Amino acid sequence: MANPSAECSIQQTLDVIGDRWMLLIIRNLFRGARRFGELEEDLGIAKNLLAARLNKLVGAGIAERVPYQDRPVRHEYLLTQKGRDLSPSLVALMKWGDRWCNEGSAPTVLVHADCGTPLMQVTHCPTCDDSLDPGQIRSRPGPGAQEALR
Amino acid sequence: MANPSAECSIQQTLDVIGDRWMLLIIRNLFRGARRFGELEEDLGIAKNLLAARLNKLVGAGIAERVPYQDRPVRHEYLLTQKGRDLSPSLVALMKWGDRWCNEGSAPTVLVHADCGTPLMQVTHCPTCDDSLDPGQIRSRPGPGAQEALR
DNA sequence: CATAGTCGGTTGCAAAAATAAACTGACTCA
DNA sequence: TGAGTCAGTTTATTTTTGCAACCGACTATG
Repeated sequence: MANPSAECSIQQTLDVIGDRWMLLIIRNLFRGARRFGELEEDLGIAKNLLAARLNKLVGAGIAERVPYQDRPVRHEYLLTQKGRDLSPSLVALMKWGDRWCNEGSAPTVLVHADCGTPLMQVTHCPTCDDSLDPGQIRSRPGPGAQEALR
Repeated sequence: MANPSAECSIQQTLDVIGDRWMLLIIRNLFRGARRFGELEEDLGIAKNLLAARLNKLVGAGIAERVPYQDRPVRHEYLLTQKGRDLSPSLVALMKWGDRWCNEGSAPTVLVHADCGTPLMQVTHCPTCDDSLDPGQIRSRPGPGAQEALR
């Protein structure tokens, strides 16, 4: 094994989406962007990088390439379930930015589609039926662990 | 403004901790690593990069450098509140990796320090008092927005 | 006392990645 | 016919990374 932390899911996640552009592209896909030019313009990313990243996203099964016209064939990019499942990560990163980069004033807020209420994200203990702060969280090796990770 | 998404908290967050190493370093600080050599060995990161990243973390107020000996002065690195507040982001990324990179078998699980129960992370609507999935989440400009971000 | 080892870096260099800009190919529209 | 659009690809330049060697202050060993 290359390094002692390779078994960690955080590491594996970052191997896939942990570069400078991936999460921003995914964020824009969440916001409804679908086309190459749309992503390019909004993100200000170089075309070659965007092409490479989109290929990686499709290869990883996070987005899918769907044709939206022929002559010439043009595709749009849609998040798969795997991609949509990154929502909590983006929400968490956004919340952190709201609090620590914008003094609590959120440039964008996430709301419940049904009722419009701004949402909260919480770590929850099903046994105690309570929400926790970081000091109450411990990590320990799970069923897939090869070695103690503390 | 350089690019249209600059106002977004996700962007600002990634500007600070969005490179290949930052979140891994922070993860190890969460796990109790404190010293330069400890981080270096566990992560397999080059010394110069680790030094640069730790300086950036300290500069950003995410970690603090605390002397643990004199002759010669040596420091250890501890997460600040700002750093500890990245916990939900790391949890969310870890959960995603558990599900999509390890077929649901978690190499590391997070448990409630008090009762040992594995934890859940949920997006919660305070009005409806219910947890939501991504399809029920919409983003809209908040109080700090300069422009419509959809 | 000399020598080796540890710890936490810094420096220099080659390789890899990001960026910017020009170019391509298949089409549409005037 | 000619310009424009869209989705890339290619090429050249700049920046970042990764690796290895070195450094300075000390400690431990013979």
